[in-house]
Amino acid sequence: MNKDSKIDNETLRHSASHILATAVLEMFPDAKLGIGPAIEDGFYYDFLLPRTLIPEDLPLIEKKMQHLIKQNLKFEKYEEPIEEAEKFLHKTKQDLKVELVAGLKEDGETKVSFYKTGNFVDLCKGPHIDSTNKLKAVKLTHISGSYWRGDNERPQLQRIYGVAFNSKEELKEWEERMRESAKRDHRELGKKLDLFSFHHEAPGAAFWHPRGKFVYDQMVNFMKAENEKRGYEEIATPIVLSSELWKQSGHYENFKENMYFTDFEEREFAVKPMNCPGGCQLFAEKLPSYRELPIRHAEFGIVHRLELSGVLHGLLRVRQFTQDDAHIYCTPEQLEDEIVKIIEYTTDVYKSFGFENFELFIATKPEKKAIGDDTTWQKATNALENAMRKLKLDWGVKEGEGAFYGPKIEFNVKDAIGRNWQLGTCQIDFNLPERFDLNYIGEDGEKHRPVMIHRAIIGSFERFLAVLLEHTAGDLPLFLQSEVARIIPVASEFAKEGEKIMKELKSKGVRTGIDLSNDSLSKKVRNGELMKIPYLLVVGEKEAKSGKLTVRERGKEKQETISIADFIKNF
RNA sequence: GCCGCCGUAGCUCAGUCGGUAGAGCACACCCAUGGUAAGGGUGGGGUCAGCGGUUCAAAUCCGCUCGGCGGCUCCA
Repeated sequence: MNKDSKIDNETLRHSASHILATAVLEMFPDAKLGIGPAIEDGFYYDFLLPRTLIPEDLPLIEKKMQHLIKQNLKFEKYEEPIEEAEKFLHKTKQDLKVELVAGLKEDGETKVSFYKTGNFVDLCKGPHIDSTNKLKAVKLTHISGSYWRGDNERPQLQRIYGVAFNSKEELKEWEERMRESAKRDHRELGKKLDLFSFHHEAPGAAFWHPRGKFVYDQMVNFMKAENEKRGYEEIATPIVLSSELWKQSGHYENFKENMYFTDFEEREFAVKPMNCPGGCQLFAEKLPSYRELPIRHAEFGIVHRLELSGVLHGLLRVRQFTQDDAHIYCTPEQLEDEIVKIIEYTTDVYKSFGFENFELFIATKPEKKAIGDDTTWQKATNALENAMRKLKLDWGVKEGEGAFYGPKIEFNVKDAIGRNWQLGTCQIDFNLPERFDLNYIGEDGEKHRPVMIHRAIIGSFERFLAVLLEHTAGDLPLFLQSEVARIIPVASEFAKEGEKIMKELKSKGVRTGIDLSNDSLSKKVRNGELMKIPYLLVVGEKEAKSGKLTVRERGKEKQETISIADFIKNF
């Protein structure tokens, strides 16, 4: 397709939001307009409305939009001195826009631009399409609440979301993508594959079924083995620790609202929301020599965070989870090298789980809440950048999104259908070594402050499994399958033969199950496929006589007849 | 937490205008003994999320609580 003939998506989508606002104003002349930007795939517009929207309003508004679009309205731009603009917006009672202009004025703007489409006029920087006839594929998707200017102290507006594309075909593709995403929903797959469940009694905490627990343990085992190879030592610290510790670490002050507390004998304890303070206690017990550094302490710690009820989402956002946490204490000179190792380690692990594409971001010093001076921050940020350069990696920057105690690398993976997920993190910490007075003895015989790195590769095993399920659509890699092969006797008469084969495969380390139900062969194959069992082995007269296996591979209808020995070679 | 929507059998869902519940799958039993994505029959299974209210009568209307979903805010 000729690129020039296509309108830049952002322009198109932002223009669609103006039409949405026009339609909403037709329906509610007193509506106050918030903002209406373009977003991925579409746009939204925020409104303050005289009544609450109901889902049935959406098609009505969409119809009005289509009507406007058909009129081939022009987008006309004009500029005004900012004072004139204020007057106009006051007169039209667009209070929210008045606030926006006041902000622009404070920033020193003297002129602002408006766009006029039919009778609709909106304060807007643009750019826009020239005419509504370019809006060929627009669809409203959902309604939600949203805080004005993202501030939860302020009243909520009603936000209408929509999508817009250059062509009907692209809209169809988007709809197909949505269907594909829904099919891969890890919450559904978790239920269908009998991996985990959630119950009213423990919102935000998973119940692991045998098949799910197997996957979970395999992931943990994998990381344990890798840690061992890469010079980590594993530790474990208590789950419930005195509030004193959390006050010392700063978590009490920053995250008290999101912690679970319990009182005992007039002493307050908290369930740990993270592992580091406990880890620091352990490190502080002895005063290591610089010769011992770096010290790499890994901990598969179960942590609890009292997340707000509205943010819980399957395994992706939970209140109880296990991190593949590690804390590395090193000298400033070792920092860069350690970061290099962590990046390599992280990307190696992602590849092992079948994630081929990833993106890295450096999150820098937050504007508001941050400790430590700029020089220290810059040094740490440089160390992160240098490590990336050494590995010839590209990275993006997330300005101001670092932790309050230091900059970090965020690892994102791209899944099979192109969605991005944030998983691992590598954070430099200036805070805890100070607060816990961590030291090592340097070459000079003096105490020195170690640099502390927090790193999690998997992140949380819960979240990682969610992403892996969405990525693979449930076709988990063999090493995570609790049942790699399932024997399906053609009839009950062959159950004995099937059990014999199962025993043999099991003895060779192939995790094998058998379907002894009275279901028909077809039904048993269907069930095996639905459970995403990698290999289905049908056993009947043929197999009993020849001693061979008829193998049906997951997702493939074609079967293969091979000897047991050959089959075992797959593993 | 906030805005909106939702909660009916183990699962997926139907249930009109208020008149105390249905289907398919799953499960149990029986028949059938099958060659690669649902063989047939019979049967059991529900305080309609919970509590309160309105009503002669509530799955249905109202309120509260709990939980889920879509967003917002948050994410050490």
